[in-house]
Amino acid sequence: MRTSNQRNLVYDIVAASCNHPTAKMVYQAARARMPKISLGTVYRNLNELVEQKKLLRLTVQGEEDRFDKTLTIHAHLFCNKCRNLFDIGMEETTAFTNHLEEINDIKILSSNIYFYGVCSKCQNKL
Amino acid sequence: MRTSNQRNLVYDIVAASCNHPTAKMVYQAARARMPKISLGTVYRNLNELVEQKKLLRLTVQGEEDRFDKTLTIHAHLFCNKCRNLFDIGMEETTAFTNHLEEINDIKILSSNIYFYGVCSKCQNKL
DNA sequence: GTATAAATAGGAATGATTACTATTTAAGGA
DNA sequence: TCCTTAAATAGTAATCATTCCTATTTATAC
Repeated sequence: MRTSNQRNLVYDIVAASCNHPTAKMVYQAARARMPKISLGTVYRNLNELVEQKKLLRLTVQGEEDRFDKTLTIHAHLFCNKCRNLFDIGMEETTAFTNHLEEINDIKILSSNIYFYGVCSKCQNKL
Repeated sequence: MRTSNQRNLVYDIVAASCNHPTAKMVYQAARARMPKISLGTVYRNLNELVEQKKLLRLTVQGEEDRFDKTLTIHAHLFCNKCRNLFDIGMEETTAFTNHLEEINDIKILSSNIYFYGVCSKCQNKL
């Protein structure tokens, strides 16, 4: 695996992002700094970074996939009102996972956990 | 909403299935009993049944969507070896969800919880 | 510097799902 | 039982995220 400016840029954009960008959001941010980068290159590099376990890929129902710099096991909340995706359960999810592994005699390698609902901010606006 | 033989058939196939069929698997099973049914009709009826909360739609990363007759909150294990999708955490997931709601001050309306790993059967084959 | 294999840009292809439309059908009266 | 009519269907076309393809460019080791 050689280094490339495009791959570094793609990684930096996801790592610097405080939300969970889609491939297209990464592409748009990347073009601001490297106008000739192609969407295929963004997809390829996102996939390679996921394969190298430097990013996580999130699959949200009915939405484009998103990418996450946080590698530890955790859950997500997709807010129906503001349509943002939040990290939640940073500590609790590991315990939940370990418990499920034990009682079901299974091996869990990765997870994709998301909840639909209303985030704290939107809930308190009402 | 009128009744239709096609919709009843689609529901019966998912309800009778012990795994979590994809739309295409439902289509194939349906054609065995109603050869002229179309794939679009299967998709439309699956979506209507989900909207009526008679089925759940499952989105597994990199796979076609699947459909689930079990409506209570629970989690899933996608086995990397046999590629089957199993229900797990039938009791534990509700407690986990309630706990997350409390500590994060959020409202959870529905969930999609997937683990990727190795099921009990495949693990014990080694 | 040169060689060469990896990476890229740009566009074509894929495949699950949805949209469209002419035809069929369920269901409530007359 | 026969109409009426709006919902549902079959079959096909369209959509759209993502991947694939290929000629060209580029990083890196010698």
